[in-house]
Amino acid sequence: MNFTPIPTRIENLISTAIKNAQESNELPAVEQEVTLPPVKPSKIGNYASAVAMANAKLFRQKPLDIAQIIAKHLPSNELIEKAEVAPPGFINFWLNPSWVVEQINYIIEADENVFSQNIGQGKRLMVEFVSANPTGPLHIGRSRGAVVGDATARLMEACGWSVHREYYFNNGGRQMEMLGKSLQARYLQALGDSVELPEEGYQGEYLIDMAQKLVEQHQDGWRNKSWQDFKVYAENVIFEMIRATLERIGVRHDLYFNELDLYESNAVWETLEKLSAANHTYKSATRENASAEEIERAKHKGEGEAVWFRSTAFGDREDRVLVRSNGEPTYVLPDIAYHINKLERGFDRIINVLGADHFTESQVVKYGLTALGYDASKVDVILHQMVFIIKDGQEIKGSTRKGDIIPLDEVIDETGPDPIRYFLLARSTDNDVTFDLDLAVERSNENPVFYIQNAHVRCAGILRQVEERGYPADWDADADLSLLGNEERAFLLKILEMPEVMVAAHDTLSPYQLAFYTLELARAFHPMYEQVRVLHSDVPEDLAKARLRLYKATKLVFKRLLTLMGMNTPERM
RNA sequence: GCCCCCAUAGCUCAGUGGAUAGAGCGACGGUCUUCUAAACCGCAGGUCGAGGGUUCGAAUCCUUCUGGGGGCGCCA
Repeated sequence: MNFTPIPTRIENLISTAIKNAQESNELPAVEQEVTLPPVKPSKIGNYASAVAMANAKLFRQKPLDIAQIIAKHLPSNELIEKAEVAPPGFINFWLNPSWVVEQINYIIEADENVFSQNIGQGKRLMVEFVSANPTGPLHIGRSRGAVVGDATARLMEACGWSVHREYYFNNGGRQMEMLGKSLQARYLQALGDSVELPEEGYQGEYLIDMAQKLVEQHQDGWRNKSWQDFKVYAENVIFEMIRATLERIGVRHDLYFNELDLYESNAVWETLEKLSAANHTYKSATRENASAEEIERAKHKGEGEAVWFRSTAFGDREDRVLVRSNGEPTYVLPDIAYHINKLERGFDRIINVLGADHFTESQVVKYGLTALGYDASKVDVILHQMVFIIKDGQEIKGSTRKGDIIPLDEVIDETGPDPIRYFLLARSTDNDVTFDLDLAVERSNENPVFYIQNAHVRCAGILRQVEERGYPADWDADADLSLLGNEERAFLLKILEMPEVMVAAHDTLSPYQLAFYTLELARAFHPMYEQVRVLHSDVPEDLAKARLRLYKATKLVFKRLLTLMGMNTPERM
């Protein structure tokens, strides 16, 4: 099955044409590499290339002449019907209609693997995403990472990578200590003791509920338990909450990697030793080149000697603390150890999906890997901006450390999983997302989720009607696809853009492009659907068969897209 | 102060150096005896935040500035 994007096919033809032209001396042989600007959809033909303009200087000829020469030397092929030159030097391509309609058969043959690419060539890719601290229920801000990460994983699989999904379970560190102490306080409060929640403790109601359950189960039997016991308990309960929430939006991980394992295996301290042995660390109360002000502040706070990573040697803005003066590592050290672990597990590539507030952290990890001789370029990071929720016109920002979180579960209760999957994916990760709860449940063409799924439903409706009216399953097998008219072919051309969208989304790690494309496809679909009937007295049987085949292919394509986004594919509304 | 991101139609947003910058919504006007109208058709709408630069060609690349968001902890 060959689903090479059409622009790539045309670029290959152009390359060959240029070589042919050079062999016949109509274009000069050149030392430098010919630049091939991307072939793009065109208003005039189906696709267009600006290759002649891009290489005018190189070939020392007028773009218009170069374009003519290239067009003349295009090798014979089944894809292109004709190529015409337009000023100032564009080459416009018209696709061969019989090639175009024939793709319907390939799509149906490919079924759920339709438009799969083989860019990854089976190489191993880890996508790490969500990785929320198990300190509270998953909230809407974190869910963007879940949606983007999962869609990325699905996209990369469709592009030929062998994908492993991982959740870094951050159960070490000070935040977890705070969680344990917070639950302990809530438990004692539930017993009637006058205990204050620790400063910077977790204020969410879920800990009050959890404490209440502990009292119901054990009465005052936990009064003398340590905060560590409360931590382990809270961690397990909360983790199960997070896992269940993710399941509700169709997100699953292959492995939950425990941060604590990095301590138990000694990986954290080995990483420190390696960094120190390579002379990338130093002990000091303040970082090297600290300002007088900083030194004064450290003195004032009575800071002891910490272990610092000289990350500035690798381009960092300032050195980072690896081990606090109390002997406990900061998050930086286990993070580096974790990424070493990832690379040593043999992954060819690693993608981390993080909130933009983790930008510095992701940089420092890379500096650490570089310092120890690992190939940091194997690690890519998708940083996403924040999620805002609008409910009844009011905008609320989620934050775990304050009380004003919006649990993802509550949003799922309200909208179901699909609007969350779509709206949180369908923006460039560089931009904030505003998730409008009112729009998410709206049943109209303003709501892209319903609009897109309705396209799938309409296809399903046709297939169902065909079955109900007693036509045999292979009724359309011998359909003459050349009967399809302009509207069908125009829509089919839009379908055939999907491979190039997948490749672009893959190359730029931008799964949101799939969401955009799907909406565009739906917008092309519905107008055609109005015009292009299958089971209607005015439609001759031969044409009905051909159209049915197109709708079969269309349904598969929408199903593929919805599945890539982790959305449901309803048969009926 | 330093770092990252953003600024495109009234609104929400696409647009990884190419042709006259695109969609949807909203506004206005139409369409249901046909596979579900949760739909469709028509019409209107622009100083691409501002200035400078690179280029045959810039919304796109470089630079300065303005305005927003985020990050700058011995938290993660």
